Amino acid sequence: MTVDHEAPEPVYQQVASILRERVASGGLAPRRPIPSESTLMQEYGIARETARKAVWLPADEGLVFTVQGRGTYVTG
Amino acid sequence: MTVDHEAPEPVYQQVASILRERVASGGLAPRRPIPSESTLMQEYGIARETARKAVWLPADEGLVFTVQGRGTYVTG
DNA sequence: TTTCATTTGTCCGTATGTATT
DNA sequence: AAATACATACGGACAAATGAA
Repeated sequence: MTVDHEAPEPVYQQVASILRERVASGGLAPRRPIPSESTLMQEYGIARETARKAVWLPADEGLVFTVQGRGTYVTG
Repeated sequence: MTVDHEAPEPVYQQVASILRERVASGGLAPRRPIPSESTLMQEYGIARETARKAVWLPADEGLVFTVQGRGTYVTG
């Protein structure tokens, strides 16, 4: 899964969808960390702000939760 | 307190006034942080640019002060 | 205990595009 | 034309929390 910077859908929404799928498919398992912001930046070639926004959406949905200094985890 | 996008007064001035009141009322206490830019954006449904302008005004008045990397605080 | 790397939190400056007034 | 405002996106810096060395 990659990102299309030319697509009408914002990049952070595209990445958010990818994260949702990675959780749904079990690629990212409950109680396990999702990729860090730095990793997301590298994996998808995006800025940190974009990576953070991409995580906010699944977080608002209760799919993941964030702990400062540790990371973001899939809700168990 | 909410924002009226139809009002003649610019939104950033409205939010600035709200912040002044939250300080005056003690809702935002001395030496305590005010909401972050992101939080203001969410709380009032405004853009970052607008949130930052809204903070400038109370800052210029000496009501709050900003520390990069930490946040903006009510003057003690 | 101190130090260090990692990660998230926040702020700063800038830029492009759109829309409204 | 200019100011206001939104949305998106980039890059950088400093701060705070965590955990490991």
